[in-house]
Amino acid sequence: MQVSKREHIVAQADRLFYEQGYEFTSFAHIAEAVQISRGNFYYHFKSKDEILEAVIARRLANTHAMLDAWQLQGDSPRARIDCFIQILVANSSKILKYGCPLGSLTSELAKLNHQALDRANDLFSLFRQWLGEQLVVLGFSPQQADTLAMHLLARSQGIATLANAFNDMAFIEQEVKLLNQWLDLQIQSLPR
Amino acid sequence: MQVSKREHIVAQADRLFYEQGYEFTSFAHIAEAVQISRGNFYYHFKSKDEILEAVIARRLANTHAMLDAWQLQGDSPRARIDCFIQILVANSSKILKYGCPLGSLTSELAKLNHQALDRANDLFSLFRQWLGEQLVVLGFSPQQADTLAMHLLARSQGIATLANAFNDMAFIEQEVKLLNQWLDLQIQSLPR
DNA sequence: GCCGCACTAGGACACTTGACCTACAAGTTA
DNA sequence: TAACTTGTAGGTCAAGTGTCCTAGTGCGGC
Repeated sequence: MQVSKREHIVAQADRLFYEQGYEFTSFAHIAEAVQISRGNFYYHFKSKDEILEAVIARRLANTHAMLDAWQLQGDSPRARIDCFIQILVANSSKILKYGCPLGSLTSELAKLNHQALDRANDLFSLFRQWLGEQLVVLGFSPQQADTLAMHLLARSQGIATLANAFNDMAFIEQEVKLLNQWLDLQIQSLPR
Repeated sequence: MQVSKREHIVAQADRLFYEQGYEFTSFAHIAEAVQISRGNFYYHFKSKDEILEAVIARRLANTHAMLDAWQLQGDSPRARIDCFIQILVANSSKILKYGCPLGSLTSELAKLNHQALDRANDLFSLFRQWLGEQLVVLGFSPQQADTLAMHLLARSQGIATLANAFNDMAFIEQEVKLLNQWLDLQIQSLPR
C-alpha cells in the first residue's frame, strides 16, 4: 500500500495546489486532506519542494496520458486539436472557480522565483509541441505550426483567466466557437 | 507629509504584490521597502486586507487616469484601442518577469477566496467597459461591443501569460500584430 | 513655556509555518 | 526469539506571521 498512499498524498496536494495555490497550501492542509498526521508526512516527503516536484511530475504524466489518448481517439489532426479546445468546456466549472491549473501554477511559481518553475513550464511545452505536431500533419511548416500552437495556447489561457474573473460560462462557449472558426480559417488558407 | 507617506507605502505594497504576489508579501517586506519599522506600519494600516484595499483603490485610480489620458491622446476610437493593445509592448519587460498585474492578482485572490476579489475584478470591468464604449463609437451594437471587448481582454491576458511562461518577447510583438489585424478586420466588416 | 497631534520605534502577543525527532506498532526476515 | 524494515503518531523547534501596545519624538499652535 505504500505506493498507493504516496499517490494519494500527491493527488490531494495536486488538488489543493490547484484550488488554493501552492504558497497558501501548508503541510497541515494536505495532511488533513489525506487523513494522516503532520509528522507522518515527513516520512513520505522531506520538504515542500519535494511535494511540488511530485505534483508536477504527476501532472506531466497525466498530460502525457491524455495526449496519447487523444492521439488514438481523434481520427484526424483537426479532431485531435478539437479535443484540446474542448477541455475548456469539459473543465469549465472548475475553471470558473479556480482558473487554469497550468497558467495559475506557472504564474505563481514565476512570482516566487521558484526553482521548479522550469519543470512547470515543461507542461506548457508539452502542449505546445503536441499541438505543433498536429498542425504539421495538417500541412503547416514547423515554424507556422509552432506559431499557431502558441496562439492556441494563449487564447486558451486568456479565456480561462477571463472566465474565472467574471465567472462567466457563456463566455467560454462563445470563445470556444470563435477559436474553432479561427482554426478552420487557418486550415482553409493552406496551399494545396 | 502624512498623505505622501501613506502613498509611499501603498506604492511599495503595490509593487511587491505585483512582483511577489499578495500571499507571499509580508508586513516585514513592505516595511523594509518603505524603510519604516514593522510596528509603525500598524499606525497607517490596521490590517493586511486594508493595504490590499488601498492598493486596489490605487490601481483603479491609476487606471482611470490612464484611460482618461488615452481618451485625449487618441484622436479616434481605433487609435485609443491601440493604446490599450500597446501596453503589452510598453510593459513587456515587466510582463516577461511577473505576468499581467491584473490577471495575476485576480487569479490569486480567487484562489484565496478573498473578499477583495470583487474589487479587483472591478479593474477588469473598467477596461471592459471602456473598450466597449470605444467599439460602440466605432459603430458596433452594445452587445457586439461587449463581446469584442471581452475578446480583446482575453487575448491580452493569454499573451501576457504565455509570454511570462516562455519569457518570449518576440511572441508579444507577434501577437500584438495579430490582434491589430483582427481588430481591423472586425471594423471592416461593419455595415455602413 | 506647554499642550496636542501626527508620526515613529521597538517589542510583546498568540499563532502558524516547514522542518525535524523520537517512540512505537506491525510485519518480515533470520 | 531477536533484529530489522516500514509506516504512523505526536511533539518540538526556530523562524516568521499579523496584530496590538506603549513609550517617545518632533513640531505647530496657543
